[in-house]
Amino acid sequence: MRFMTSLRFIDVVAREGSIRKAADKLAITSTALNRRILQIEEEIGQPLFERLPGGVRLNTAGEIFLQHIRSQFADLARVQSQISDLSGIRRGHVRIASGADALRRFLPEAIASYRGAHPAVSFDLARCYGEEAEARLFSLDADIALIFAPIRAAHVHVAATLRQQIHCVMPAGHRLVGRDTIRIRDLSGERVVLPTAQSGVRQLLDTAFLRRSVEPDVILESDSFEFMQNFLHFEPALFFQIPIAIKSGQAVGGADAADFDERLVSRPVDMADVAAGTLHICHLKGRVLPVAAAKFLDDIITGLRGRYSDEVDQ
Amino acid sequence: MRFMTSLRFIDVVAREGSIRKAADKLAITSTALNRRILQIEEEIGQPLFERLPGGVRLNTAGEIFLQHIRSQFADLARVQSQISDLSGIRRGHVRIASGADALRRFLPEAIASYRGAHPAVSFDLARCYGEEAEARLFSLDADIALIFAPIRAAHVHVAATLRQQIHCVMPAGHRLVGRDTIRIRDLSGERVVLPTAQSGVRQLLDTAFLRRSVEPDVILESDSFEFMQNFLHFEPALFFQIPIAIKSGQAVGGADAADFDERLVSRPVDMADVAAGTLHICHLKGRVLPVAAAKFLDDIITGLRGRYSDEVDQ
DNA sequence: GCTGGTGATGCATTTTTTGCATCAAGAGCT
DNA sequence: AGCTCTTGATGCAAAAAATGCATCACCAGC
Repeated sequence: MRFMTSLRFIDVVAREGSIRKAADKLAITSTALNRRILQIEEEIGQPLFERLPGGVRLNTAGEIFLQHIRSQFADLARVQSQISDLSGIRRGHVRIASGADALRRFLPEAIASYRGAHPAVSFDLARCYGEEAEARLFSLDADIALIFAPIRAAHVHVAATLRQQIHCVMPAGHRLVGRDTIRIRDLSGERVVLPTAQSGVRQLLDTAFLRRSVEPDVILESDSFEFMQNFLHFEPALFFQIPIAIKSGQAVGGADAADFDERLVSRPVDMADVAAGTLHICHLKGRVLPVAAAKFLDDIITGLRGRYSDEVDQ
Repeated sequence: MRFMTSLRFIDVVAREGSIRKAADKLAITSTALNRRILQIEEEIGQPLFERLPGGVRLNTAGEIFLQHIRSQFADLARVQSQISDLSGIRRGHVRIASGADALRRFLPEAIASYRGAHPAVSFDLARCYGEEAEARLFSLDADIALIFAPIRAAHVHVAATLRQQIHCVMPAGHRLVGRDTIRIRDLSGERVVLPTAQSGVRQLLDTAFLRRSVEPDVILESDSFEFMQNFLHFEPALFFQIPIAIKSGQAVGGADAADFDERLVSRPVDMADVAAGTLHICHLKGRVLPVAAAKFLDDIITGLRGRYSDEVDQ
């Protein structure tokens, strides 16, 4: 899009915080870039950047304008996919910001299934925590966010929620395998592997440990569920997940649905100890999503409603 | 805005229906304009116009894209006034599409009052009927519409409504001046002056005449209330208005509030005969209005609520 | 078949954009 | 203080893009 280059340049400069760095990234000279920015500032009638000795930074006007630019780009993408839609095939690109939970099982299946129906749609998946996901929606770097944590920002619209009870995952031979549900007091002194403090699962667990005055033996913290799961093959310990991260959509199992790894077993943590968390499926409030993204959002919500009818809201 | 010229050109070509005519209007050669359009079509990847022997016409893709262009322009205007707001004075431009009723008394007063507080805000007022006003909102040629008629289009958001009973206006010496309210049967055989069929007032009256089987002596039809009012000075007749068109905001009178012209008197038509109509104050659904327009909208609704508390909704 | 309108296109010209070299200014370090 | 390194800004020449003229091909109405 030739007519939007100057605007794209502003976006890059804002992200890089420096005209020269942005120029490198854009493969043009800093001179050209500098002049484009000066020109736009002149057209707006006010400077958009503060000039600092170490680079540039958006001023208030610049922030307002950048937000406008980003919304223009997002809207242009929507329009383009809408126009492509006219010629039959659904083209498009869906950008998702997701926590680590949803991208284990749920999103790969959902995306593959969607692409089965619409092979011309491509996807972009960024793994991030709650606040960052919200920021990505706001900066229009993501169309849809799946967040297993409370929603803070007012400008996020929650299209659906899914209540998820925390499950405890253990090696097949563990002494707790016999229980139907795991109580927090069972974990006292047990070796556990916990997700990072930013994770929604961790926050629920921390609250529970504190409330029941239980101190497990935390031998490892990680932000990678895959790593933690593999670790359990070498040292027996417990770790924690929500169903959406371990159950396949096809094989809807019972409480024992540890179809993610035959050597591991999962048991729900008793609801009296740990409250169920909520997975939020959201997009930016007031934004018109591109066709592909809107359809995908619709599909996953319909899919979830079919699979977990009781726990899906809105 | 240099970076939007090509897009503005597309808008003009679409409105003119011809590249050459648009080029004349834009004071450039048809060559240059033609090539800009070809270039954008190439960038989009699909033609936006059908080439007809007598000119060009938007195809479906073009209509989608034009809508995008217009929303970009509207949003850019909003952003610019928002940026201007940062430097203290509220600059801006408010574009209103209004029926003939509201622009008689209400809008001049409202706009003057607003400009008293914000002298840097300019206004644009287009007089038009219901459907055209809705079209203007949709094509983003208007920010706010005041329509005394039912709203048809789904994409219009009604910010407030004002119920208005039809009043009968007559020369001071008319035989009906004695009545508190005018009944439709009183009008049988009376000389009346009616607004055009497109007008909301006329539609309500037509329904009433039909229902009560009354046939007044229609001596004149006009789309100009001013003309009809002045006509009454030369030939005694009745004409019809809603309060907002005749009462001043400052002087809140009683049933007799004919402060619009001392030689004329107005009396409400009995509600049993003619239902009250509704003035709709609306803007395009989902659109973020420019600060100036949003503030003005807010002001007039607050003003109406203070003056006609009972009849204002939403 | 002519006329008057349309959009498309090759080529020379004008305008705009870009890149190089350089300047001035501020931060961090010795 | 003085040095260095980085930043954005600017003058001038080269490259690139947009423009205008003349012209073509096309279609409708007469």
